[in-house]
Amino acid sequence: MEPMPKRVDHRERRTLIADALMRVAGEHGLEAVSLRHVAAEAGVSAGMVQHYFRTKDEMMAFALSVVREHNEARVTAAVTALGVTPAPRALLRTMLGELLPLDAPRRADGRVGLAFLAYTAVRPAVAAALHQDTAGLLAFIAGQVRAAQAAGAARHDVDPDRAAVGLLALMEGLGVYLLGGHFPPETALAALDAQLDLIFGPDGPVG
Amino acid sequence: MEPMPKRVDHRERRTLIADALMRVAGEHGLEAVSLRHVAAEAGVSAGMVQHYFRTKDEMMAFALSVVREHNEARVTAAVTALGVTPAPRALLRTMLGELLPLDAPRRADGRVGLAFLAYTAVRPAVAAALHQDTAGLLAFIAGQVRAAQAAGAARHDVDPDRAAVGLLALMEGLGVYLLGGHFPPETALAALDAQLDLIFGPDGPVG
DNA sequence: GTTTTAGCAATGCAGTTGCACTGTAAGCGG
DNA sequence: CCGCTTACAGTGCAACTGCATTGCTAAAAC
Repeated sequence: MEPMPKRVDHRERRTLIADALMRVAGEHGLEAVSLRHVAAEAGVSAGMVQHYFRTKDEMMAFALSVVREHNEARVTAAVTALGVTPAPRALLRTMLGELLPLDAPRRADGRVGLAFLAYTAVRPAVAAALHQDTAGLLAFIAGQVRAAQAAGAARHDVDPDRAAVGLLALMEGLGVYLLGGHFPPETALAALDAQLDLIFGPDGPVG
Repeated sequence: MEPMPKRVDHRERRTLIADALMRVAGEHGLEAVSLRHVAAEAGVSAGMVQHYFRTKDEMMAFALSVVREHNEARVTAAVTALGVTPAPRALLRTMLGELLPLDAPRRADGRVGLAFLAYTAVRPAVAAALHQDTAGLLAFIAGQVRAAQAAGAARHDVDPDRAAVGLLALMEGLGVYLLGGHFPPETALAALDAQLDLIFGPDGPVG
């Protein structure tokens, strides 16, 4: 008795379209995103796009959610690959490094994310989900720092919450500069490692 | 014998228009910036805008340069207010703090800057000036850190160049999160101070 | 078998876009 | 006074925007 999608998988079509949207946004900027443009990129009719997204804002919001899911998937994949109970420093290094736009797909997502940041800066209504992400990340990072401190694997004169804000902001800023091409990936990674050194102490094996 | 601007000051008109553009971009986003929109905001005719900027991209580029000048002016003003040969830590704190979008005018500039960041991420040609700014800032910050180290006022186990990248990226990231409303100004300032603590040692008077 | 309904394409429409073009004042060198 | 250039204002236009609407096919529900 469900609403019963007749033949096609709604979610699949929507992500197909969202992928096209992200390709367009990645190459020509968010302002180049239009129904017809996205449709052409996806190789479908404009009418179909309208069928799956009743309004453009709905499409945008969905695309944003896709980016968030990408990030979440990337992080969990990289983190679980570390095995159980990894050292906090290694965990954070992996996680934050994974969030950096260092290769093509992550640059694409990063571009869209950046464009959406500017987008949501003017449409506060859409920003709620991003706020949640940030808050969650912040809490997680702070928790890791605290754990490291308890294990004697991090400097005790750092405030975990401030350090978390610093780490996350550093990552975001590095991402921005990377996307702008202001400096190369290795510079960003070096800065990230240097920052972890500052928090966890010189980079000996901390575990 | 100059080309002789007949009666009006070209630069003045252009900045007048650019200011209007920034007001529009700050309130409704960069995608809301159109010739007519900007003209209306500036209280002039659309034809006049076209007269002073032959193309929209030219107008955009000029607006970006205005933002950069704002930032430069702010920084030099705040820094010279510190007097001669201020302590590196205080200098950096003032400088980076001044670049953060903490009040209304700086938020406005920050919004435009963020939008332009996404803009230039797709139009690499316009990004050259921004690269220069970043490189200059980086060199300056690294120099300050080095000076502090030489004076024994900073930890010696930090690499000045990496620290400079970290500081600048932190500032940028904090700015992004502030603009997105992800956390309040005092959190950003606390994170900035904590970062300076990490580099210069606990926050006693360092001079 | 008939009636719904989802899936999709196509068209239409009012509004907006950047820009080219034209018109018209007004200052200025000759 | 006369050309020439500058400083605008206004109009026009082709392209494009988001979206509503219509039409048609085919599968699902009855």
